[in-house]
Amino acid sequence: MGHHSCCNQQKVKRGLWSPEEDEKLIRYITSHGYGCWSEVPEKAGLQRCGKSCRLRWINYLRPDIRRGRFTPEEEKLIISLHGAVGNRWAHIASHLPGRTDNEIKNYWNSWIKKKLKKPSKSSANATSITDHHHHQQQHQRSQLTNYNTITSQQDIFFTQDIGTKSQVLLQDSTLFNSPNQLFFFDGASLDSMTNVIINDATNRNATTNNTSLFQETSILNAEFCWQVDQQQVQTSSYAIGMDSNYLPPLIGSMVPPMEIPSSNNNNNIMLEGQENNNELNEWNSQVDTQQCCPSYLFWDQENGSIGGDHEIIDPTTSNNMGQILSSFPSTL
DNA sequence: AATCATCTCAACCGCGCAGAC
DNA sequence: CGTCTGCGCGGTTGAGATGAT
Repeated sequence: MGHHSCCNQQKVKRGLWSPEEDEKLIRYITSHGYGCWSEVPEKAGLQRCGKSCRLRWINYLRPDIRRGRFTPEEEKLIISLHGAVGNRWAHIASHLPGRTDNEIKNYWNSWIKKKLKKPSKSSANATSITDHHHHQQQHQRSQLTNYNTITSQQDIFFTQDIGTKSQVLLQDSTLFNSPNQLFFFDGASLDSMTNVIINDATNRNATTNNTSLFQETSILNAEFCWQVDQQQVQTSSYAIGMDSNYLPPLIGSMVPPMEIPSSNNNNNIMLEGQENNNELNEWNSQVDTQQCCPSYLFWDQENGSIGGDHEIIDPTTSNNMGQILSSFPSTL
């Protein structure tokens, strides 16, 4: 197959984008949007095909792109999701705000995959893999004064991202028995979480443990007390607009790593017919000890505390609201 | 300093899917 | 129905950067 139809219509430039081209594309899309990619090059004055423009925008020029190294949290989530869905990079990327499928794919191929090929050295490698994050983590730890140690299984669940949560849910429906806790998720995250579960139920022949996926899905609806507090959710999830200068403050909102008992390693996902899962889980279990990111907070109604019995942070005060809101995932 | 090997990542390629006709 | 078109995704490539010798 040759070039796409849009590329055949005219002589198109290929290869690296120049700053001038970037500027043209940004200027056009920010003022007109990108309704039809095939029309973008002509209207933007670019000698590129629509696909190239789309790729450039999605993978590089989008204002909400998050650049820089992957954090241990992201690594962990990528590994977990890859273990669950395989090379569905777009699906994995949908759970990593600001990251593109291309970036994740590159990262996997150049970094994680390579490390997984050396299981005998996994211990040393697991350490080296996150070495480049340690300075940042230590810096963050020193800066944070309200660091709550997370110890319970339920707490660990809430330090995981949506995709991971879903997997945990599939494995352990007993996580949410406490009626005293209200969970704050934004609508997109809740949808995402539900979708993961439903998709997994659709895509996988195997059910997990002793309960059916339908039962577990019903748990989502009935047993969980999803407290979609309109005021808090709306102010927290989408308060940040699409400012061209805006970069999602994920790094800034990262909470320092914490120790997690290996016995509570709920990220280990075993699916039938998947290669490298043993290696994945082996490595994953070691990465687990590095950190966790409480992208989502829960509010213990009875104790009035974030994360259960720990230090009280009242979300209703303006000073603390910023801290709490910063822990919500940024959304695309 | 020069050369070679390896790595990173932006970009392209090719395929499949969905919608319009 | 079949065909065409555009879009999105995963796989792959290759130029530049970096490290090793």
